Amino acid sequence: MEGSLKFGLWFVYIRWNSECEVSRVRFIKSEISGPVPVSLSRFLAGKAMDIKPLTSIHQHQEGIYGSIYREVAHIPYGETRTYKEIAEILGTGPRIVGMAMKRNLTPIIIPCHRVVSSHGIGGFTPDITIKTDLLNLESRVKKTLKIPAEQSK
DNA sequence: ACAGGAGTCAAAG
DNA sequence: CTTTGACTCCTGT
Repeated sequence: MEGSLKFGLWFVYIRWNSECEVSRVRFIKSEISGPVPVSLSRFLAGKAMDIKPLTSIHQHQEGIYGSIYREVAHIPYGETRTYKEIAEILGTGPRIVGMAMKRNLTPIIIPCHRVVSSHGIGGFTPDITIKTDLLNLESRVKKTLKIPAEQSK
């Protein structure tokens, strides 16, 4: 199944199967009509902090890339990690992490927007504004949608 | 075998 | 502040 959904100046295209496994997510300029998983539309509308039960094909991928995608998938909503941090956990180099993000076929499902550079935001394809928009959305939602007794750390 | 990347850090201009 | 170079580890040719 496939379809798209408006998000800011872009449309988010998604293709997935009956197992809720996502094989492609892409940011495009014009709409492609078709259904979109409810959890994705709720996520992008700021009404949910996860995209369960959706999973990405990348999560069962083997090799260093698969490890990177699994690690990135565990970054909590509203938080960020640097390329370096991910690299150190897995005993590889930061540039490999960047490369894995660039070749991520399922952004959002694998939250590559939560991986930033040590100095600043880092990169994003096709447009850096998508990354900033997603991060802004998450920090805003995290505050409003999750007020209860959480604190400490 | 070799070039290069959604990075990082230190040193120099 | 910006630029440059060395370093790193993996991928595509």
